[in-house]
Amino acid sequence: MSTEPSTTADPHEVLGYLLKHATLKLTALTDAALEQLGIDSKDFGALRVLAHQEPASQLQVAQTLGIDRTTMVALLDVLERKGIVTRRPDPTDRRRNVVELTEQGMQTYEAARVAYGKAESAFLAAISPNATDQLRQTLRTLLEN
Amino acid sequence: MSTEPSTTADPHEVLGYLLKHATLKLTALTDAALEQLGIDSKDFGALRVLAHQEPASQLQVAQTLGIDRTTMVALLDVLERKGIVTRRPDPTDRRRNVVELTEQGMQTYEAARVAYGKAESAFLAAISPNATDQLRQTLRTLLEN
DNA sequence: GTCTGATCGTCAGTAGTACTGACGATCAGA
DNA sequence: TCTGATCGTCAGTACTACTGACGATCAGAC
Repeated sequence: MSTEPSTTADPHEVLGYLLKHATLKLTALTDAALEQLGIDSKDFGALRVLAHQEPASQLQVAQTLGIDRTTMVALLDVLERKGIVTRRPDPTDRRRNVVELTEQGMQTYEAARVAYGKAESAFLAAISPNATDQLRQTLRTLLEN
Repeated sequence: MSTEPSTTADPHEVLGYLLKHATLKLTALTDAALEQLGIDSKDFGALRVLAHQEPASQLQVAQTLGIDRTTMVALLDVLERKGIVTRRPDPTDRRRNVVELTEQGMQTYEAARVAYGKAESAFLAAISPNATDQLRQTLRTLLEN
């Protein structure tokens, strides 16, 4: 029985199922919470990066988020059209765009931070703060390899 | 500071990021492990259900997996074309299709079970068996709500 | 200074995923 | 027998995120 972990009949025991559906559920909750601000959880990820490590190039933000740089283009297009971020050429390297939050963008981020926090707390309500920390730590370890 | 959980600068602390990328990593590992068998982790999920609760209708399988019944059609089309499953009308309710593993399908499932188990073990190698159980339990609780 | 290869942002095209809405066939209850 | 609901199917759609190619720009070798 060298394959114990995957022999159970209940698909809800399979790690892949659990991880995928936990992701879907959390995303649905946070998207709903952020909707009134005109952004979703994906946008919020970018705002978070920009709020804490600006000025950053598009590529830096994309790499931090783990998405492709071509995907970043469309994401920023939307945020720029909404007046949340600005793009301007980096004077020290004109291949790059410096991406920054606007004044309105910072206000949106602050409101989004509260909304996101509430949604995440609601998602985690069923488990203890201790289990939450443990979950974060475990996932971080699994990703570091 | 009622929003503590989401105020950290590092996006890798955000639960959404951690869950999403853990899912992606595990899926990549298991897809690679199953590739030689001609199936992916999504197919394996269906096989697992069929192996343990047949005979089942397409809808039952879809609901167990948490996917739409229209998505199930295409998934089974592929598996049927590969000779892994068969569909036939349920004699007791001819709206339904009874879906079963073929002999070859059972052999594929057994091989897939081993391959999947190895990939999942590799994914979990960095954490203790105890932490693995804890992770499963936590995710299950979060999904039950 | 000039060349060469690499980098960045952009865009068109593409592939994968999973949905909505509609349909015919079938079932169950009034 | 009728009526509303269910199941599988299919076309169409929306979304996501990729690959590949392009021009502009940079950095290092010479």
